[in-house]
Amino acid sequence: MNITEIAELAGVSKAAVSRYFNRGYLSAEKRQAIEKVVEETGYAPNVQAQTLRTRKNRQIGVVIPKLSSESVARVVDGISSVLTDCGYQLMLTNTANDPAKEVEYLELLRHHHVEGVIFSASIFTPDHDRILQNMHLPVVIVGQQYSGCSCVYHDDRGAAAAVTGLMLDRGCRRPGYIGVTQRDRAAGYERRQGFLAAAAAAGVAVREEDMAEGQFTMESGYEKAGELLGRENRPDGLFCATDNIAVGAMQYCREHGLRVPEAVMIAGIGDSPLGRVSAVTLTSAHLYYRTSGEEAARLMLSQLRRHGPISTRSLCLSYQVTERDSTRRNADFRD
Amino acid sequence: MNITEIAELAGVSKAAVSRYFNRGYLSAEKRQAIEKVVEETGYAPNVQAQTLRTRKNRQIGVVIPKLSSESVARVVDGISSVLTDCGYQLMLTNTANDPAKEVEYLELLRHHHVEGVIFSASIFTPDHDRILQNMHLPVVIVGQQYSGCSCVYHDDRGAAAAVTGLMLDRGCRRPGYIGVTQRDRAAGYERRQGFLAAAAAAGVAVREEDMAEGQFTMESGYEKAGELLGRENRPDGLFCATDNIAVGAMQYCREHGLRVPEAVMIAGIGDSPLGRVSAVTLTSAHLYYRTSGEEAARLMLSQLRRHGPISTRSLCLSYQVTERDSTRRNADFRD
DNA sequence: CTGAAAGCGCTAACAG
DNA sequence: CTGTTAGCGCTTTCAG
Repeated sequence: MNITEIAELAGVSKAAVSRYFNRGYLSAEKRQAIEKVVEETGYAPNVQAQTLRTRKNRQIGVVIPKLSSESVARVVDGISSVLTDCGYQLMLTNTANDPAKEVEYLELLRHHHVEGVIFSASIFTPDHDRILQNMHLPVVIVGQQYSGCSCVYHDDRGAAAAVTGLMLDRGCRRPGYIGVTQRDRAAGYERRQGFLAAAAAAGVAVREEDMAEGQFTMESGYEKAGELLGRENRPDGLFCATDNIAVGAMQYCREHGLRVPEAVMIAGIGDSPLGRVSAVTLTSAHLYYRTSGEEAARLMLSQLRRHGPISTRSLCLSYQVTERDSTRRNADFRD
Repeated sequence: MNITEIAELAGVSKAAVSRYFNRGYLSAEKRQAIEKVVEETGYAPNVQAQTLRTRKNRQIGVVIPKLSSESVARVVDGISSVLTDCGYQLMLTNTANDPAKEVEYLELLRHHHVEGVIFSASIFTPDHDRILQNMHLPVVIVGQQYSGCSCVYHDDRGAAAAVTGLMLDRGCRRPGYIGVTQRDRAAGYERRQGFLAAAAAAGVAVREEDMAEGQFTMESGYEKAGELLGRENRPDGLFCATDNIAVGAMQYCREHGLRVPEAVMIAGIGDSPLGRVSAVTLTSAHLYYRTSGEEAARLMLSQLRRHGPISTRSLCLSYQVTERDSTRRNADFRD
């Protein structure tokens, strides 16, 4: 079933049928005749042929590090809700945390002639810079700040500082830190800086030995908590760069008889459901992941609609601290 | 940059370049000449044009009800890992739990000439039957059993019966049930049947008033637990169709002074991380979601490779019960 | 307002 | 083994 057959059935030319689908000039009669045939046959234009001609395919490429992550899933959910409402489809590529694949998929999406790419980034390498310069199509980075592309990111430093500040207010004297690689600018570097800034602001000197870096997992949180807390002389609070890490650290405390928050306060970032149901509920900062996906999609749409050169715009989303039991120690309220 | 330019640069014909990319006959010299030009220019064939010609686009459509769900995310992760390894891309459509959109997207994917569709289904309507008959391309259903298509599903009834049986063994005398609509054959109907079968097998009569149906959420679990447990005369155990529901029910118990498992046992299905960290850890049956995604992808690949008519094959995955604290009552061990 | 005609970039006979 | 050629289904000038 193609446009020629439809044209014949409706007794018009191919061009008329094309115009019917592309809001071109068309007399009411022809419009009706075509409509009738289209409905009878269930015909819809071949998307590939359209793309070949117009170089627009109503597809947006999405590059993510993994799907089975609370935060990423929320981001993609936000993206997909906005984009599909506007008639775009998502071409999803999953890099499984392999930076080399990120570059590969970016390239691949370009060859697929997607109209734009939304990239949930973690770490930028020179390879990334190179290809991002040469995409020649709208790119929106989500979750990280990156000059040269539009991006939507979170106030990671502010959130980390606020949560750490809360711990300090609640009487934490010696805060420790469990984070991720600082090559991850947002979750690694910025949150660490926020932690340090809050400590400094409170006049607390953080010891090098009270800080650790691991992976984004509960297991890693458990392990690093062991390293930090398994000594005579240990921190009485742990700020963790993610809720997953924090929940892992709580497991360690639970299994080793360290009461939370009395012996060790714990707090995280992300406001994951995990922290809301955990044995001791977790103080955390909510980051607007779903919103970040939606905003990234909107930024993409506005770029798609614009004519002329690609202009970049950036958006920093706020956070919302929620205190729960893991920092509610009954002493030393400063405020 | 197109095949003609490459051909000119390499001093060969378009056909030779095409053969270069499609493993056709080609002399070593020409192959080298082309390789050189391709590397210099970074050329890659236009995917749309290839598709238009071959009617194969190396894209697989994926229809899911939502992404921000532990189980669905795991399924999609499994699908994407297998498919991208074989050079396929995913075109992801998110129906936001709207059955009408499922039909719409199935249709849309057909027009996009994807090579196959993997459909994470929940409820089948006559509309579904109609379009599924007329897809004319390989379809794999994941999560539900459906005759007429290949599918990968779980032993929902067996898992529910096993978990319920465990509760009974641990001394539960009056089991209650919180589930979801039975129109969802797998999570609604089958798990309910499993629950009833286990009760019947143990000679326990389940009262109608001890059974409730809600949504797939913690909130719903909380609410329905209130309805079932907020009476004088109440069940001393709740089997929940999903871990989310179970965790919600646990919240209710915690907030209303009902000790788990002493006053009320609770168990679920899915083995979600939530249940592993919750205040009282949750007994549950692990379902192999990620595996189901992988297997669905493999089934798809085998159909894509086959010539001739589409043959359907089905696969039922097993489960694994894990007992945790929510059913560990210190009394009445029967075994 | 309408139709004819020229491709978009590629593949696959077909004839060497 | 290789080049020529005829489209895949559609959009978009360009003349009417």
